[in-house]
Amino acid sequence: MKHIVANLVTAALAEHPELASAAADLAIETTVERTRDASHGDFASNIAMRLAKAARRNPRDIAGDIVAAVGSNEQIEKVEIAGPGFINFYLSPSAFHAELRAVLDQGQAYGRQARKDAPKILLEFVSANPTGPLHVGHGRLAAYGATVGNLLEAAGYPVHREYYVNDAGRQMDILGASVWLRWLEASGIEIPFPEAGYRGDYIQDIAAEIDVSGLELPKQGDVLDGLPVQETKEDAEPYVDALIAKAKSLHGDDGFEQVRQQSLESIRAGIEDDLAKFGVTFDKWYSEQSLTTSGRIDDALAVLEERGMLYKKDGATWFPAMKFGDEKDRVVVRENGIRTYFASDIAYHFDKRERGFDHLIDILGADHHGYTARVRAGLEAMGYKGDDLEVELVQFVSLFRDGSKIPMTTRGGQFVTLRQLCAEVGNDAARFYYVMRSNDQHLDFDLDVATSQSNDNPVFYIQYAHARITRVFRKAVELDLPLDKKNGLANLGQLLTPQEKSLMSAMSRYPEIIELAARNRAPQTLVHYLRDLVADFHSSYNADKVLGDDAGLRDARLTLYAAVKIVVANGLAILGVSAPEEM
RNA sequence: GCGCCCGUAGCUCAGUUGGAUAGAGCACCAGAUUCCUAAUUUGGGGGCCACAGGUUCGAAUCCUGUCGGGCGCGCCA
Repeated sequence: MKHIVANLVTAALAEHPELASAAADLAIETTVERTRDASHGDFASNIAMRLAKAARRNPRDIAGDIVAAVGSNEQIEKVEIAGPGFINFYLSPSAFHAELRAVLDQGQAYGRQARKDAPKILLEFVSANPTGPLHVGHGRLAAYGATVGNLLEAAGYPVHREYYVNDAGRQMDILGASVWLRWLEASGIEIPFPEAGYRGDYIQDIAAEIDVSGLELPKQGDVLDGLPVQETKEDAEPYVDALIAKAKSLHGDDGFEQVRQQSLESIRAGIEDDLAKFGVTFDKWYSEQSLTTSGRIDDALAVLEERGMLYKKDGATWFPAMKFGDEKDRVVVRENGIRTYFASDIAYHFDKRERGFDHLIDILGADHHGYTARVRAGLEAMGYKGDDLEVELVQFVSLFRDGSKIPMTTRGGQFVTLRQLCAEVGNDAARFYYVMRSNDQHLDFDLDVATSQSNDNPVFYIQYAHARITRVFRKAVELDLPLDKKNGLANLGQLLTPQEKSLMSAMSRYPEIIELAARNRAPQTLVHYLRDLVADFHSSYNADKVLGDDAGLRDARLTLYAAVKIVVANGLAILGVSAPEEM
């Protein structure tokens, strides 16, 4: 709807070339805003004030010229100049009626923009290491990423969703060793479990389910033979490394690989399952191991080499990240010949661009903010723009129950899993609460509120509006007063109460909200909007009876509610929250 | 020490990228249903937008500094 006013302003400016040229580098869309206050009309433009300096004229005079040039228009009721030079636009009822009709005509497509060809966006999110089940912190990454993906798609962008599986490196060896030890343990062979190993119960489960055919059960003495002791904290890392080496020597690299691969695949599949149940799916699960087998790391390193972006020092190969604004240079190949995680990381982002994605969005936990500079540096060194990579950081989550914080440590395996959370509060509440706050705001997730079936709970508040409208339509049929849509559309002029006007206005904002929320990667904008929209609905519902005797008014109100229902359902769908017919 | 994020009502948080008198929920106080779902609604009190400067027609928003909180700063992943 905003474009109506923006177009009028553009047209008016065209009649004043000196103003138009001053405004040339201004996006008129951004000078037109919804008003905060109904007494200022429906839309306001601050363009006169923005142009005042360049045009060397009084803003109110400029506004006067623009208003005169706007003239009269059937979609505009009146235009006023207010305050220091605001131009306030009051839209005519017919403009709102036309928008209401658009909602009904477009249905699920309302608020969605036509598909654009570019930029092609690669959205990477969650990407938790496959060393254990997802916890509530990952849940926020999942909910946020999925919703941002939905918003971007609604805004018309092609979005490819990807999960980067860190299935290479030492952590995977530690995982394999942990499972291996639990297998031995279950077979009666007791070996001191490493402090640095994975201690969660799920490790035992994996040990019990994996295929160990072809692996010969070792003797306890052979395992213990030559193993260092684990007494102090400093012993932890050498001890676990010795265990990995021992497993490899007893079963061969292939034998250990058998345990390791099954372990990580079991966990990865569990993660995929948890996410799918949470309504979060990916187009691709991108394996870090595959970067090595496909030669992509070699390719990326070769590109850097060619461009003179590598140097040797202390036996290692370095990337001069400082040249590109990073704090320090980074090692890509260690002294021992093994590539660093950073090498895979730049190779992965290189590959993303090489696959034809124009804009890369990484959604990361707030503790990863240090990576942005170095990965951007890598992209730049390989000939791409650092700005091609956008990083959205998501702050941490604290769970509260009975008013106090639930302690969580990832190391000790003391954490609430995403699965447990969903079981307790349900998917709808979880998805909603995760994106209710700005991603750069620390999130306090109150389990008591999320589970309460009361007016404290904003999820139910919004869902209830949807159910309530559904109910009214059912009731209308029961009373033999079904909606006559044609009659409703013909009588929209009867929607005159302040509540109805406010509701129509709020509804017409929806496409602008989607656009804004997508641009800012800000799902909370949509959450707050839906709450406001639904508040207007409840208010209207409470003030005036719908199923009255006047058929024209009744059908008009039902028509309005039908449209509101569509908008609420569309908004909830983007959030990944269900729109129930009944509650 | 350096870097990133945050600081707005008693609590939890929005604030349309610089706009008009700073908003919402919860909590607190007082009302509304012979009627479509009261999981609803109407009204009220409550603020040095952490603090101090600066930029300009205009600042919660941008810049600088200070204070306070969170998180990073490996040839770990």
